[in-house]
Amino acid sequence: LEDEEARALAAAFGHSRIVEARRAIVREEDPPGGIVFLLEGQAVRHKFLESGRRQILSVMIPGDACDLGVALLEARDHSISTLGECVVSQVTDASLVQLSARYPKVRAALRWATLVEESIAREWLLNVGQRQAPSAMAHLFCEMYYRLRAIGQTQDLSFELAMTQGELGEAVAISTVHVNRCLQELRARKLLSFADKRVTILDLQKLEVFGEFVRTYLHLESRYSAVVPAL
Amino acid sequence: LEDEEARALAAAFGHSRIVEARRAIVREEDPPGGIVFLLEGQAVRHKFLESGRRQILSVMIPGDACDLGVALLEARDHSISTLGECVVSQVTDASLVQLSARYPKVRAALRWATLVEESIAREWLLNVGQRQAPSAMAHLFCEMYYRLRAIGQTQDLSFELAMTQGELGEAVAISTVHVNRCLQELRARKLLSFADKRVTILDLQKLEVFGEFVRTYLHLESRYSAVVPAL
DNA sequence: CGCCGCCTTGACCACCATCAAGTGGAGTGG
DNA sequence: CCACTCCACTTGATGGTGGTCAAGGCGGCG
Repeated sequence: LEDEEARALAAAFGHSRIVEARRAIVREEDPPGGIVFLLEGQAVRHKFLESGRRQILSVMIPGDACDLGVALLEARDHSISTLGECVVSQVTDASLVQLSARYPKVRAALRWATLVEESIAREWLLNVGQRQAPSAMAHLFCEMYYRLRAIGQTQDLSFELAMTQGELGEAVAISTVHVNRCLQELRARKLLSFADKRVTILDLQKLEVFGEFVRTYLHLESRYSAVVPAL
Repeated sequence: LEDEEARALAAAFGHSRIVEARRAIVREEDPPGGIVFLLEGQAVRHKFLESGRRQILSVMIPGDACDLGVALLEARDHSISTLGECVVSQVTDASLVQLSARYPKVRAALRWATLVEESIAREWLLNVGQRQAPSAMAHLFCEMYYRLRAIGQTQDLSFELAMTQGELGEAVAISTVHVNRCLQELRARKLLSFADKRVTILDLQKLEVFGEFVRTYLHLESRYSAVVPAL
């Protein structure tokens, strides 16, 4: 995006508000309308089952948009909740439509963001369906590492991940107890350690191999990748 | 879409070609470029694991587009293969860009289609991660029933589904052997039967309850839903 | 006929869920 | 300052869902 476009987009943001930890940002039942951007903190998309269990569909980090497209779909199909405390900002549908009409590149960037989300969702399906629990967790950690690094939120091979072991389990579809055992295995293999909501990768290359992680699906090398996180 | 737009879109299709059963339409390694529409037959998106196992990400039916957005992403992250014999038609990126610029509604419709795909992908994650195998299969059958019904490819409560039991297993992430047992259970519960690539639903309501199926995620009631299948 | 792919069935076993109990730190109130 | 609670994490025991292996049946096709 050129300067002008970036400014126009920034101007479209309403005032930002703070959402406390572990609270809903948008609920499935909420009426569509208005798009929320996550400016600071971490959040998750999730869906509930009748049994009360839930599946975390993706982890959102600063720069991610909550609802690209709900306006078009006319109904939500999932909820979004914060992990830690977050700062979010709302953009009205109307101003987004205006922006898109005026700046095709803004539209392209938003579209690009949706497509990357979709790509990540597909990879999660592999993770949940095909990989063994320890590998799936390794894969998740790799993903978070690269995404957070892209927005400058890593320190060397370490980064903050505001999830409990229970939430990790909801992301890879295993029980809390098993998450704990998998973490111990990863630690024992000297791949990574996780404590106090902080991940420290001990051997990135081995971790990637173990999790069968190939980063192309994140599309970090695309020409748009530098754009959206800058939001 | 108005008549004019529909005609313009139809005109953009190159000549259609026939692809035999169980062949790749686009491979992950293929260079991006050109969008393929599925006109007849059924196909699947899928991704391979190093072990050779694969996960089916979604089932494609007539009217679905293969690659909305690869042009933007600049790299594919999955492959698409036919199930039975298919008829596909190619649209060049260039003519799609032209069309989108000229007819905003076409662009909106394509965007809508991507969003629905994403919604379906999210629901599959629930299916694979949280539901027991028999319920997950029930859910998949419900989804296919409603999607096929929307394009007029059902006969009462029965429809063709060109998948083997092995492929069903790759879709819900269970083994072929277990698929077989689940099908027997569904049959024993008098919910549905599947033979010769044909699904016959015996009790739709009970099947939906059993699979915890709620059809909102398919967004069939959206004002765009009548448009895209008409492609 | 014989091969091959798909379905079917049985036996066995592993991954992971569930249950249960216990640890330890953070926050609260007496 | 010390109970007390609460929550996340930890660990052990047990069992079930579903994987793997192996063999056999059945239909289609060269």
